[in-house]
Amino acid sequence: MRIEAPPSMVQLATEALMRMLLSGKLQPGDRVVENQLTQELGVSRPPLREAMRVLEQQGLITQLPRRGAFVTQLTLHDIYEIVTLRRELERMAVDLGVPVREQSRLQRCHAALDRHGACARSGDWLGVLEQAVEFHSSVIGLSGHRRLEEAYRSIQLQMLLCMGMNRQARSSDESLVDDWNRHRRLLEVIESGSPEAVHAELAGHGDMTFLDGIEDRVGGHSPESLAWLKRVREGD
Amino acid sequence: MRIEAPPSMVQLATEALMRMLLSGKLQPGDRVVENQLTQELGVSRPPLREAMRVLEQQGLITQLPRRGAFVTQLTLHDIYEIVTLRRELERMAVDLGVPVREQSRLQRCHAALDRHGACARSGDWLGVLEQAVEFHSSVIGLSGHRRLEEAYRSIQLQMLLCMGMNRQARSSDESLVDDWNRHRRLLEVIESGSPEAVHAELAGHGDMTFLDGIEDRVGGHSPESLAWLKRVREGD
DNA sequence: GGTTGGTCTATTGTCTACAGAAGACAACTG
DNA sequence: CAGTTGTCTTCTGTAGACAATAGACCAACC
Repeated sequence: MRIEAPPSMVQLATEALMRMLLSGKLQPGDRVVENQLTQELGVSRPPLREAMRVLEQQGLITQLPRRGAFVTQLTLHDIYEIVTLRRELERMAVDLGVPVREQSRLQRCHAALDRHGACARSGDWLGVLEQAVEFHSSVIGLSGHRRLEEAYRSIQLQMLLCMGMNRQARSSDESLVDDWNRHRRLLEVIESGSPEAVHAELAGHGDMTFLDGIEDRVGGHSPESLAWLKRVREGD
Repeated sequence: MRIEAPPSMVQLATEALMRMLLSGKLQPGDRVVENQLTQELGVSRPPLREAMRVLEQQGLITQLPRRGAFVTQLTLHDIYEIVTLRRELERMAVDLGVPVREQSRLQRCHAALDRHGACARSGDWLGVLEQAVEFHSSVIGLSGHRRLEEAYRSIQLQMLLCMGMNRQARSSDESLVDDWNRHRRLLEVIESGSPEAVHAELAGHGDMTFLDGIEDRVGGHSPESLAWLKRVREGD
């Protein structure tokens, strides 16, 4: 039996920061001061800085040299990039992963789905978010393509960062369970083995209501993003 | 006039490490000892560790907790992932970016191509590699999709890490110039404005000869990767 | 002779401390 | 009163030092 190494402070700090971002304790645009966090997390600055580098690479934090770190604030163009890239990665994953070959990968989906359901029923809002990320990652992971999965996970976290505050306000316990039901249905379609059916299910899966009036809430309107937004709305 | 901030040690260390990886001074599987590098680079450990975190996120370095860092050693499955994902990202970028709208983005391509040519003619092998990365990135950047470009760049570096030693041995000055000519042709096709033509040019663009006998040089044969390798070879 | 136990060294993980820059605020000058 | 300049504080960037662990090597025992 292999005993597991105690998690490093870098890892703990990364996870703690991630939770602060997903929970909305740190909001887009907020300044992140190192000394404040060292006190809050009980970690010294070097490991904290390493953790912040990781989150910077993931696009969740933006660092300005000599001027500090900020929670990334997405523009409309960023959202356009995220949504379009996510769709392509999903498409690729489904084509590679459906029908499912390895049963063990499916087990991972079911495990995440179960935990998701448990969190939803107990009203654990942050847990639902984390398990939803894990569920979607595991679905992408059906492709057996680790890089695809990691790219997807990164994109997904960026999107959640943007949706954070809205969701927190909007989500009631029922809608949490609704999310779970949608995910259950998706997994059933996947197990049916038809890539086309999964594509169809996914097309209606993404919650696009957060795009309502988005151009008034965020800046950075590029020609591409405005054209895309128009297309998305007409397509609906 | 805005004076630019002096580059941080983290940035310098990241770039230096990247060069050591691309030039083959650090080879896949090599152990990376922090104290050795601090002496070599003249940097203290904290910034070096941050740089290594960045490269770890990029997939170029693998860290084992309490056991040190190693230059990532790719398996056949990794190569399968890289090649397939790169192709999809390229496809997406071409569909978004061709025909070209923003002239400034094309200028970036031309600038990189020019530098690439200069390095090739002067036999600057490492410079050619760096400018080739920049050229391809700028081509993907024609899409105006930063996340797409960054994902592509990361994938590209991982692939170069793997090809490193072969290329260094094989590449003569002529083949450097040949590469440049291929890139020039690609840019001409792009400027012609036909996405289909670009797809066709790209299909024959990737140098797949490094796959010859690859399964004997690397480990990690997954069912997916073996099936893919078979398809690629039959397709040729 | 092989295996198990212990010690020892090299290397990582973490913390504290210091140097330097950026921004805020106040005082001074036109 | 507005603009500018100087100082002061806060924060980041970096260095060096200490603690703790993993692996190697050697010896003793079965």
